[in-house]
Amino acid sequence: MSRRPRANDTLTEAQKKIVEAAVNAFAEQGFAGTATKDIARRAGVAEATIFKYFPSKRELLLGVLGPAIEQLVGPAMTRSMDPVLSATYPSFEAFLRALLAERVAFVRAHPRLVRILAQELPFDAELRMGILRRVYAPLLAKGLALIERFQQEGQVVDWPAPLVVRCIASTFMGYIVHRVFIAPDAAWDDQAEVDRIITFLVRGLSPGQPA
Amino acid sequence: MSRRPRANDTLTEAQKKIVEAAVNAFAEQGFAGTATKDIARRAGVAEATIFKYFPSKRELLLGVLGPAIEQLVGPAMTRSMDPVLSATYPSFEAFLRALLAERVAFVRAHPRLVRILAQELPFDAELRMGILRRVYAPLLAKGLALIERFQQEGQVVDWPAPLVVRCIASTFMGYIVHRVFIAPDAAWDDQAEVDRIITFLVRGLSPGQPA
Amino acid sequence: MSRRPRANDTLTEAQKKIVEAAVNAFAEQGFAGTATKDIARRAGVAEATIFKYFPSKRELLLGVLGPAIEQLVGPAMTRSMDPVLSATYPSFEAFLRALLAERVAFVRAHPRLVRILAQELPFDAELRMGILRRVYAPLLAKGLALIERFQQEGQVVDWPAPLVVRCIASTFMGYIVHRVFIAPDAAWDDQAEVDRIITFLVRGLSPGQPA
Amino acid sequence: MSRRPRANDTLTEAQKKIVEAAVNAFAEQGFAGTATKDIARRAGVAEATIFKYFPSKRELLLGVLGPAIEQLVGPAMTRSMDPVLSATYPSFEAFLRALLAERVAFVRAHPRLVRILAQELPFDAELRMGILRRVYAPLLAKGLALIERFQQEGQVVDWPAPLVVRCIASTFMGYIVHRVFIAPDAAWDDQAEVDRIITFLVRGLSPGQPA
DNA sequence: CATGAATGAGTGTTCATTCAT
DNA sequence: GATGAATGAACACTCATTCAT
Repeated sequence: MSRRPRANDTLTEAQKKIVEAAVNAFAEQGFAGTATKDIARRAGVAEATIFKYFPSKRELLLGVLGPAIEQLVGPAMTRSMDPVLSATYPSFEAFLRALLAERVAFVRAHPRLVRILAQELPFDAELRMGILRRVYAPLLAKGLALIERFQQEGQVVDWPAPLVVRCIASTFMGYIVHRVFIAPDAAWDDQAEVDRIITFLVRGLSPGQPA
Repeated sequence: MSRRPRANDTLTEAQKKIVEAAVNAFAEQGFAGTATKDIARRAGVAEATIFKYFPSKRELLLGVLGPAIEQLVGPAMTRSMDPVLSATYPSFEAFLRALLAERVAFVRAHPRLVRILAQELPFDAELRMGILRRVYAPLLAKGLALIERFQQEGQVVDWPAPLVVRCIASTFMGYIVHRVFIAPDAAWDDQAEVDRIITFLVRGLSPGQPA
Repeated sequence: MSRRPRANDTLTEAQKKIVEAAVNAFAEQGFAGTATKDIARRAGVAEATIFKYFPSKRELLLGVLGPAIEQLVGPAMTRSMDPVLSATYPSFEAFLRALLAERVAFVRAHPRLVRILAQELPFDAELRMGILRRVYAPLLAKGLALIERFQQEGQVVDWPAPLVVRCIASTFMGYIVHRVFIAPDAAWDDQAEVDRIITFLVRGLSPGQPA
Repeated sequence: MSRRPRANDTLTEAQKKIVEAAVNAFAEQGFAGTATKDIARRAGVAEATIFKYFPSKRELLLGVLGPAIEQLVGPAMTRSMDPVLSATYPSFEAFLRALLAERVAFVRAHPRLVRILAQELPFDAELRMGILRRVYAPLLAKGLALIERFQQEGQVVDWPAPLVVRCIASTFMGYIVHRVFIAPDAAWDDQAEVDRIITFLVRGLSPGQPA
């Protein structure tokens, strides 16, 4: 009766509260800086309850990030990229616009998970490997393929594809980090901002005169 | 022979080893993830010796970062920027080139300190405020002024200066992070890489046709 | 069988053992001279268990003395004194006799707590203030009122009441300290001893010829 | 030239400052509650300097109290008592008066040493034994002999001499402790106070009617 | 004579984790 | 299913003490 492997229905009420509390605590204080006691307090459960569901603090971190990586990040990316890849985008600009919109949406949907991921990545080799294998590598591969297609079509300057990807990624990350984490409360004219960023990328990466 | 009471010669041998060990440990494991005992072991001194010189673990962090921020980062930036600001750079491109070279040099000189700073900034409000006031704000001000000058000269597109600064900063950081932290061992053709990044920025931020 | 949620039954077994061990350790070695590890060893629990119930060593001291001061000392004194005050004692002598009996009984019931109190009072301003406000002041007030009544009745010499109180207190304390702490194992003829102490006080404080 | 073994002339300047600092620190915080670092700071010397003169913290305590016990307490008492004993005091009252004056004078001359002694006695068996053998026992012996003489002369009630001594000691200590330690700043009419305390003792210990 | 530098052994306290109920 | 009780190991930090200079 308790075995209904529906997606997030197997989660107890307590389990959900624990995950929610852990996300907040890890995002605010970092993994090492967060005590399980604090998570328990935030979740309103006993400390022991945490260990009922997550065999260790580390497993709690992975259990918190895992779904966000595999179910949300991974598939989400695939889902969002696949059509991107298969669909023949009318132009490089349209592709950039779609990609940025999708990335912004993802970070806005899970800002604390993204924050935790970014904060713990430097300290956690396993996490790093996981992300590398399950997110970074496939994403990069698809990105490279796309860029090369646009290059063949003469829409993008003929630089090494990884460099082009890095230019795009840097610009997008700079915008997103500022928009979501650094100055989320500022008055942003998102439409104008996005327009210009896209323009910046399109111009910067246009074939133009031979570099 | 033991009487050379000069500036940074007042530091005990042990003191230097402690700072060095702390830098490594904090860079690798983060502040919260590093035990003072571990620092002591790395430095080859007793744990108590650490507290002879640094009243607390936190003071050790600040004592490690402080000089790097105030003496190296802050002034260094001022020093490196002031000529940039006053000197009439022949072109926007020359300015970008000089700035990138200087930023890369700084990060290469203190990669672990930069790493620690980036890692602890999200968790340490005081550190954040310090950086904001002593590094970020003045640097941003100078950057904005510069950009506006280039805009008046018609070398840079007439977008909000903060946006332009962010485009530059994002691109530079993307390059530096990759070059120094993510793939330092890869075979880089730095000259070509830098040339293209500068080109990317110049083109992307050129006045061009009205956006 | 494990559900007897009565007053002092809420205390865990370990909690009781900790308090008992702390009382012994503090009485023998003083507060500053006692390590929490020693208390843990005496109580047969882990050191961490102490801090489950008492957030700090100091709170353990207060938690140990508190009940002895508020529930036992304070009220006990009030209880024992109120009837004394209201009841018309047949004589000053009868009053002294009752008071001494009551004081001796109290110290005998809690010799180690009294000892700890006396030992830590000089070092602990907060404790001192607490005792002053909750024990010393009210007790002194009642004592003074009583003495004044006996003076009006012509049973006690017409000296400043505080002086009279001090003579009584000094004599009682001298007896009790010797009897309970210094030479508890000596062969005492308590009855004779008490008789003479009371006689000493009655004679010494009798109106007599004008002083 | 530095070897003039005159009494307290052998003491270095630093040595004196250390002793003075230790007396203050021990009196205020107790022996266990005082760090040698604190003593060094108060004395204005390096911590190591303390250990040049006193092989251990404990020896410092003894070195501080020793002179006060042997040179001041012990001999002083003997000196002050011998005449008392040999001289035929005109009366019991005159004896009490002389004794109290001498005791008050001593405590006023060395209040912090007396305080330290009282505070550490419960924790320090060796100290206790020393005091017992060198101060308490001889003093008690003399006191008993004196009391017995006064009893034979019919000036003092025929109770066990130890009891009589305790009555005197308790009363004196009660007065001194209040006068010197508890309320030293209060406005005291010392003459009247002393007169009454003496009267209290003389009356209380007078042979009177058979007890 | 005096000290700055250094430390091993502890200090009170917190940690993630276990387990009987 | 959830917890209160308990803990060994680790934590940052302090202690009295040593020693070369």
